[in-house]
Amino acid sequence: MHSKAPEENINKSIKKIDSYFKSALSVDCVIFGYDKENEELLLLTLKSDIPPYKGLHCLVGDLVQINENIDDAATRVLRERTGIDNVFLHQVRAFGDVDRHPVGRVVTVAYYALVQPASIKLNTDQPPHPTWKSLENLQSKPMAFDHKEILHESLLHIQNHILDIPVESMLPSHFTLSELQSLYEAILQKPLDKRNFRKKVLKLNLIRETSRVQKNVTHRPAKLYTFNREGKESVL
Amino acid sequence: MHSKAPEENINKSIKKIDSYFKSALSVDCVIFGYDKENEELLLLTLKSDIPPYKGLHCLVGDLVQINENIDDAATRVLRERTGIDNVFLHQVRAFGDVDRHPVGRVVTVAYYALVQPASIKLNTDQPPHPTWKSLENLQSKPMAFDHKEILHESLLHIQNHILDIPVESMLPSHFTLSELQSLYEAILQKPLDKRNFRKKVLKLNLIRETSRVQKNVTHRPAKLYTFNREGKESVL
DNA sequence: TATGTTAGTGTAAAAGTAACACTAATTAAT
DNA sequence: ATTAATTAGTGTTACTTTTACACTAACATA
Repeated sequence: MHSKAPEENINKSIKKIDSYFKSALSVDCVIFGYDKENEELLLLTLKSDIPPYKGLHCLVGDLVQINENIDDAATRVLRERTGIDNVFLHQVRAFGDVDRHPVGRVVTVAYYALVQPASIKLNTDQPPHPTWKSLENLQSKPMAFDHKEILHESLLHIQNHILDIPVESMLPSHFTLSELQSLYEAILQKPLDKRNFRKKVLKLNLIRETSRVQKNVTHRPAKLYTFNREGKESVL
Repeated sequence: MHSKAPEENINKSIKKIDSYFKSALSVDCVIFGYDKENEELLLLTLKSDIPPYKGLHCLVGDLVQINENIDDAATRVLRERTGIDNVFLHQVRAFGDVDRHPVGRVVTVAYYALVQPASIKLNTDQPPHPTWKSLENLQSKPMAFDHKEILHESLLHIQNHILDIPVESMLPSHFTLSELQSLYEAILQKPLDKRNFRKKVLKLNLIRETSRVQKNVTHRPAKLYTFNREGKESVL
């Protein structure tokens, strides 16, 4: 009788605690790339190996470690799973539906980043084999977990904050105004007026003309511009 | 001897589990109220009982349960700890610094809600004794955990989304334009031009004139307005 | 030198924002 | 009944921002 009371307590604790064990926290990275040639957005994807989603595309994600800030976790997970380093990840929000992950309770925090696929060396040769996919193509296909919702919300987020996000990280240091316009059009998924666009970005002091011009083009060469780091301190 | 082995096991389990227990997910609710009399925002606070923050003000928060959607958790925690029900909670974002909670690793997801303190019955008589505090007063004092940062980010969020948030839930169903203006001024923490404000809200179709007028005032009575539910579908 | 291709530019109308001061309606006090 | 106090309610003008729109310029190639 004496000993039973503490034991029961302990069992209760273990049960309670065990249930916490099944609850985990992850991060998922929505990595947008810009394909200059095809003037379209790309998304960095993995292939899920978790039933029932095996074989479907998924975002770059993994569990957060106990002694790791969630922002740092996103950076680490992205590096470990893809080889990408030195990109700025920005939080979108947490996604916490009970059944969002088939293995157990996993709440995830979504992050987005904007990068230049051409300047990034992916670890494509080793698992989990990250690959770039056309965003448009992806949108018509299913994805693992709730990753389609996360993708959709992230895209809405960057569209809504278009003037505050670091689009410069999707372009080389020097670019033409037409290239910049095409990038904005790819993000916003709508055409922009050429003259109005040029007036706007110059007025906003986002960019600055350089003395360089386009080379090896079969038409009038465009002036090259570069971003004014000063012009945009805050990323959101 | 016989009894010792299980005990050791149990201790071990507890220790292991204990470390998992130290990784937990919580929700914190930033409940903004509007005090019409003093034309200022209030914040619903509890008193922390966790060292080293014992006695400091904190947000309404608690752990998320294993089988509970995080949005639902916010609703439940708010109800259990304050008695408030039927308010719309909107996620701000996750806060996940390693040392944000002294007891262990607790990542939290912040939510905000906008309410009318006058129309809400708080469980002030029983722990944790929720109380309304002047936001302005609070801002000059320390708060428990990282709750000041959470509060600050939440306030910025509603300021930045002023046209998309359900401000109607901070006012009675019928109100004067001056009352509405004072509310906006309290949220934005800056004065607004009376004529421009009136033109704007009417143009946006947020509100609609009713046939009722103010009663028992010692000056020219104002017309009463009401929100157009139709006019504002999306919250954010 | 003609053709194809993209770069680069200005203006006018419309909509939105910002600044600003007086009259109207009521109650309370005399 | 008059006056004072208080808040409600209203319009215009200047300025800024947004939108719509079409032609010339510069280069490479055939």
